[in-house]
Amino acid sequence: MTRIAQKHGTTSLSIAEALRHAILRGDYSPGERIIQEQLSAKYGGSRIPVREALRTLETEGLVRLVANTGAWVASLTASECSEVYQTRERIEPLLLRFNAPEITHDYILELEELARKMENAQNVEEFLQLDREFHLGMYQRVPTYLLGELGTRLWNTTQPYRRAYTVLVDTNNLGIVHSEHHMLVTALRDGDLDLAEQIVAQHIRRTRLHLERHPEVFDIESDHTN
Amino acid sequence: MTRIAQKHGTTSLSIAEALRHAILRGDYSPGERIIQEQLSAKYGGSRIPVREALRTLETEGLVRLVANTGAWVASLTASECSEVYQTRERIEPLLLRFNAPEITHDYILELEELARKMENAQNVEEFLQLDREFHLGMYQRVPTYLLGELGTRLWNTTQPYRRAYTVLVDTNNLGIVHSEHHMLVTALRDGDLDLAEQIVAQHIRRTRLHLERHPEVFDIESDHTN
DNA sequence: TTATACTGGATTGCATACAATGTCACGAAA
DNA sequence: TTTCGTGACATTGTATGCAATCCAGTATAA
Repeated sequence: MTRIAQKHGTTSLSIAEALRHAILRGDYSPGERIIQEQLSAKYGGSRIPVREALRTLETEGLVRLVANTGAWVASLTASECSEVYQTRERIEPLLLRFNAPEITHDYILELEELARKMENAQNVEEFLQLDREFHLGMYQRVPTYLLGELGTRLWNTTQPYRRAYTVLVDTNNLGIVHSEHHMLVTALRDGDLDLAEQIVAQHIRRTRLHLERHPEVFDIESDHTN
Repeated sequence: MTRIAQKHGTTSLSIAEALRHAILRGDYSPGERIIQEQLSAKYGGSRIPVREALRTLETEGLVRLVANTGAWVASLTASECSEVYQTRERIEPLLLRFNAPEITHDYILELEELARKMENAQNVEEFLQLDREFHLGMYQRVPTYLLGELGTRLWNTTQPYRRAYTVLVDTNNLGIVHSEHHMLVTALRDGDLDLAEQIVAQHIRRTRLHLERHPEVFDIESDHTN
């Protein structure tokens, strides 16, 4: 048992953070059962802050809670994942538009650098990390009331499947993805916001269509009992 | 103190439901402080399920929690409200598209009836109730993974301001709003989904622009201490 | 064999109690 | 008057313990 929080009012927050990180990292697989007492033992604190953390993560779509029954790591069916992607297709262009004023020339250079690094990524985890930094980073230039959180949530819930899919196609065969990243950077440099919005939408749409052609990606769940 | 839940595992749920209803009904005004113990006394149960209910409502955007400090009924600034409306402008057309297969001829008749009743509404509360039934109803024909909840959440967080705005302009001067409702019904009857999507987006956009011209609507908050 | 009832153990839900933190009124100094 | 401490009180955060519920395995009957 590792005691994480020293100060009052931070136990549930740090448990939430640690568990979120573990899920996104892939330490838990979708559909896996979560036992409150195990988290208690692992991260410290009693079951009360654990319960609060689980509710927080349920908010974010990473955990599913059922009353009197328990908690599971969220898992998506193929059609649910498709729905999330269709939602992203509408939300992320708007998010880009909100952030556009703060996507400066300097930041565009950073994006370009990230796109380059992605092309040379040596393994899946490195690619995923850079991809996340590229996309979510450009959505967090400006503070928003809910759009930013929403974008992050949608991105997070689909993370396990993006990982499975990326493993499947291999990091080398992501030619179009890389092209789209560069096209997006160029559109931003040109200040062509309408084009940038379209490229983001296409980028997400293409990934969705690919995923829909690989339903086996959605069988990675450990046996969840429903 | 009214004891609500008899069965195990339902206390927090019923507190959440009661409080949500009270907030949407307007019993609490935006920015109002929420004391856990008062809810405990009012709805029954100890503070633990109250805390869980508050987290649930935070999820839904109805309550704002600050660690070690307390909870407030959510309130929006004019620009935050504008952001929510811009989000709705992108989400609700998609939601309509998802539900389209189950918007049958019979249901279109119901929508028409609702639109008619709205024109004859005698007071603000009746109009708001019908408006909610008209819009949210058509988004709940088909179960979705997150779009439905998201739509409801966006609708709920803007409820107090829609109320204030409706009071302001008076139910009689909603001519364009009523026209748009009828146009939407017609488009659905014609099976012209693209048009229906556009009308929904315009409908939301128009309301947003009106709201932006009435910043006084956002001063209804009781003094919240930040 | 299949379906159904039952029971013990595992797990969650909640009330109570106490500790930690924030708030606010009051008073002293500038 | 205004600003800055300082303390008591109000409120939130969490641990513990027990009750309610669920679940899996077994036994019984069709």
